[in-house]
Amino acid sequence: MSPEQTRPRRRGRPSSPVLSREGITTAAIRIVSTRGYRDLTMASLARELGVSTSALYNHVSSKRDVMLLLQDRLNEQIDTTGFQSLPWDQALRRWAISYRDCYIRHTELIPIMAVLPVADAPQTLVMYERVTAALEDAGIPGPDAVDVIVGVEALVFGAAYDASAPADIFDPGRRADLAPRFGRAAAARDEDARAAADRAFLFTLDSLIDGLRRRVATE
Amino acid sequence: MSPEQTRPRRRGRPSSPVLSREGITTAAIRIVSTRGYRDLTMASLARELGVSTSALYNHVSSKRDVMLLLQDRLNEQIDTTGFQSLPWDQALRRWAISYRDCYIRHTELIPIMAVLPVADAPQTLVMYERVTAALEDAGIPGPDAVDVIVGVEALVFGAAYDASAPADIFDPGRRADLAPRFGRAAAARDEDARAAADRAFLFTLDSLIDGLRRRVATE
DNA sequence: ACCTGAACACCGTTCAAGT
DNA sequence: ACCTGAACACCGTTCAAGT
Repeated sequence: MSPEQTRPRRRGRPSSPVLSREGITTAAIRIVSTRGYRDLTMASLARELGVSTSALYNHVSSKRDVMLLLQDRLNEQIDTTGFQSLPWDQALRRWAISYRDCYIRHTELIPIMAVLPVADAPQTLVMYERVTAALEDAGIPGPDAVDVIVGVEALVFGAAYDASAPADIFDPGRRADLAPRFGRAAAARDEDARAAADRAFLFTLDSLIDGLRRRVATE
Repeated sequence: MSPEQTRPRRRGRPSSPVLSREGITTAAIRIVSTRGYRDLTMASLARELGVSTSALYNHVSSKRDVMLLLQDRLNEQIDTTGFQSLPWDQALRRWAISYRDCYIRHTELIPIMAVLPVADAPQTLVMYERVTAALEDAGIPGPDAVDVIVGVEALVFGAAYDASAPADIFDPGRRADLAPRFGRAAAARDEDARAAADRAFLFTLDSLIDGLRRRVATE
């Protein structure tokens, strides 16, 4: 109940700043999880924090900067624990599944994440270090390990989009005449679109890991 | 030199319309290839066509509609010829490479393409039909064939982003202390970032197709 | 039916002015 | 150093008015 405790005060300063990069990130996550990316604007972010929009620019350089903070915070929660206890192929599988789970709810970050220089994202860098170390320890040469990371990431991002697609994405509709066999094949898949997307992802991921295992073993 | 020939005239009409969906699509492609997606606005599109911005809305319902037309026109040029002459695995490889080549120059369309109901894109539907038919003829059950398409597409989209990334994407910069092994492994890769991206993609694609071939054979 | 010009409701970003 | 309020340069989209 003592207001002094809610925010640490520094000597000689009239008051602590209202805003911080951490606070902005937290507010951004709150908006995104409750209202979605469409409602994440610099104005809504400022309103959530009780300041004017221009105040944000004392702490972040742009909206892209906000998205970057958001993304690095998110990457912290991707599961890399498998690399400490499991064989590399099983660890890779667990990592990929967790990675995709995260980005299914944040597809708007994919165009940023996919081309982001890692130097700007410390948590992402930490994640890459863990994966690289585990793959190298398993006998995979470093450059190949990076290729594996790049390849699995590509699949993960694309599959995250697919899982976030509308349920009728493969329904040919009134143009069914253009694709009779595809139409039948798609209709014969899973009843639930999300379940179908999950199955296709796991099928592809397991096939890829199979292929990687063979290449690593025979080289 | 006869102005009547430049545009077919219909009887009883005062004049033919200036705009058409095809013409808008062509103009959009022209802008995108010369100046990039950043310069593709409804205003720039109208200027390119010599009309007012609001005139466009007599032919397209939104900018998203324009992006859709663009994307369907693009998918026409993806190489599916392999499916008529090569074994399914080699054909799939050629298709994936051509698919990625196309979207490397059009990453802005990926978020639309990846979640687009196929009913809105006839050329895309035709492409899917060709792939499905070839895979089914090779003995792969229809639903599995769709899973293969979905999986390869996911890899293609993610890899297209990767190839369009800046050259320094894997340079840890001043945070190299956070990821020493990853930093070394990344530096030991190809000198040219694009060449490295190509190599990683082919490595992953070939591993995936290896894995798919085994699964299809053993099931 | 199709086009124009003006207006609308937003965006992200900047900057002088305050404390 | 950090915040406010006003302004700026855009967006995509709508709509009454013209032919």
